[in-house]
Amino acid sequence: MSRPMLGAGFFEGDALEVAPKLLNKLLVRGGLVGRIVEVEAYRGSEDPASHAYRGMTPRNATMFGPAGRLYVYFTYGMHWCANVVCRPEGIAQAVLLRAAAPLAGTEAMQAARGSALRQRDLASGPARLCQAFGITGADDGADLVAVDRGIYIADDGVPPPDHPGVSGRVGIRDGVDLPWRWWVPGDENVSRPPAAKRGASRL
DNA sequence: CTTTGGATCGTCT
DNA sequence: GACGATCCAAAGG
Repeated sequence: MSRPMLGAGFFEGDALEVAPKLLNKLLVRGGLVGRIVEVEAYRGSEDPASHAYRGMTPRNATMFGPAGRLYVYFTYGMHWCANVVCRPEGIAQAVLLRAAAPLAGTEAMQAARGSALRQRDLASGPARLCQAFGITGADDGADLVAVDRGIYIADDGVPPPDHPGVSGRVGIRDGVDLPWRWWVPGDENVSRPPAAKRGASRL
């Protein structure tokens, strides 16, 4: 099976366009491989929920850099989260990687995640995904095209869903109504399944 | 299954 | 000094 690595062109574009394109792509680091099944778009100066809404700071500087870099930030005093930067230098937009389906290296992911876990909990959340792939602040600014820190994104031929799930973003205060979260319908690794509707527990 | 509260610290005001 | 782009364990139905 071939797994072409994605080039710089793939990552350049509005976050609203790049985010859903990343669904079903592969996140790769060494022997660790996961299929991206949930993402959110953050649109810098045009997005009150974005870390970059009020301009550049030391923390969010990577978001203002070139597309195809990884913006990694620390939050809640204990968690790392990873984003793919998707606009040219000077414009701060990025796509938060919220969940992945483990495909390879699952034993190492389990070890990295600690306590006994079901397969579907290994990377079902932005901080869990980083833990599973060993992504930390040391990886902030990593170049996904030059693969300077062993991390890249590949395409194994599985296209994004024709009709991805869409909702408001998770865990934010402002901009909650903007439908900028996408996921692969029916995938068990999605961090927060769509609000459980009465009598609609299955997909 | 759902809800609740605690952990824990870098960042920005 | 307040508050997170979160997670987990524990407790309740």
